[in-house]
Amino acid sequence: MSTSDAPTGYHHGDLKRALLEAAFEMLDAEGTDGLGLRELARKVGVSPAAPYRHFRSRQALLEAVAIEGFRRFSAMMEAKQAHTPEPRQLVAMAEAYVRFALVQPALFRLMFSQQVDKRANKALHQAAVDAYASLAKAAAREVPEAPSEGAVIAWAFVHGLSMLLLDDQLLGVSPQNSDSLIRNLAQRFVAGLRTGVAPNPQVR
Amino acid sequence: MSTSDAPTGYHHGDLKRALLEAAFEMLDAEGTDGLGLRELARKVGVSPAAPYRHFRSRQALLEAVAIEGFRRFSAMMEAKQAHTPEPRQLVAMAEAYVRFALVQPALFRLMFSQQVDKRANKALHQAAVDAYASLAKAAAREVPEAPSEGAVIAWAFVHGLSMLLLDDQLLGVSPQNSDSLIRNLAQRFVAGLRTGVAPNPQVR
DNA sequence: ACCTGAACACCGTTCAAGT
DNA sequence: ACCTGAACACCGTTCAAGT
Repeated sequence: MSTSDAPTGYHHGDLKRALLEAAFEMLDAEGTDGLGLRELARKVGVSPAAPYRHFRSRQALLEAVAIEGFRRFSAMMEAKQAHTPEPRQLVAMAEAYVRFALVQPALFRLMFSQQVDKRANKALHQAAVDAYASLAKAAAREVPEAPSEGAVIAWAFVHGLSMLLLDDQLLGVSPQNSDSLIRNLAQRFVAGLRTGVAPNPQVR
Repeated sequence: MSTSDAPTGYHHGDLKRALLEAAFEMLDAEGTDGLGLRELARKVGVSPAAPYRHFRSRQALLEAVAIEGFRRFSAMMEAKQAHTPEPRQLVAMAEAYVRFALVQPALFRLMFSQQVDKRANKALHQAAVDAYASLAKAAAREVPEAPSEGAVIAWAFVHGLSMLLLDDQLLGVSPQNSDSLIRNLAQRFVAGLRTGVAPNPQVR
């Protein structure tokens, strides 16, 4: 029973995939700092040196996790866009952005942390750029006179709101539950984006 | 010469202060992860166990640094407010917020990281709340119909912009230097805040 | 080709012991 | 009261050696 199905001497026949899966499981349980290569090897049932056959370093493993995180994030954002009628797209995507951060806090933090290096890792950089694209497009549509500025402002808002919520920084601000708080803020923000961001601001 | 001025057997007569000063020096040079208790002890010329006379743990030391960071941040923000005529206060403070993050990136990151625990450390929580107050007041003044929402939206924007800049996430977005980029975005954002955030948003 | 075992140079933290 | 020295239980990483 047990030995007949086992492909080789060890696990799944694919240690790299097994390590990544274990890393995702461990991430939100222990946080990024608790995600050690030794502990990961232990969990998968392999020696401390074995992961180095598949990842050059702990950082490389974290970057692989972050890339997969950005891909899931992009897929979620694009699905949200596809399932929402156009006038409400930006609000819906803003809410989805923040909710992703709240549902997978450690993964979200890792994706935007200095522990992964987007300058050195081209695949990671591309995954991050792709993740930005869908939100940016929806935001730019709301501010056709200044599309790139509108996109960055929208990104900054949703990213900042996510970070402040993750850091428990908004506890004293509102008694509402986070769902309605997020919706309320997103609607107000988008309304402001539509009406006021576009005109060229006075320099003084 | 050398022994006559030395107060006691060791440094300054105040190891706690010496450790904190060394921590601030090391922060932006090495980042928070490079800020180890042993290395700190080495730098100050003391045994690895000595810091534990003054800080219960490495985390406690980091929280002391974060508290001091929030105090400097608050002082800077209030000075900015005091030196700026009212109609331009919010834009000026938004710029100052982002610039603080860019000038002391590791300190700013530490202040808003999960490495310090605002739920467990009351002094830290208070320092963070105080830092929020001045920006929130200026933002609420711009949106009298919805002051708390306006304050949170403004905070989210400046915080998100800071984080995205620190993470090198905005590199491909604009060719401008960061000073004029920040100013441009802050002006547009505040214009939108003034004109569009206040009205009660429609639910659909 | 892929993994093990043992080692190296580190950590944070504790604790008896010194002054 | 404050600090040292030595130890404990960990890390990430390397490297010879096994199969």
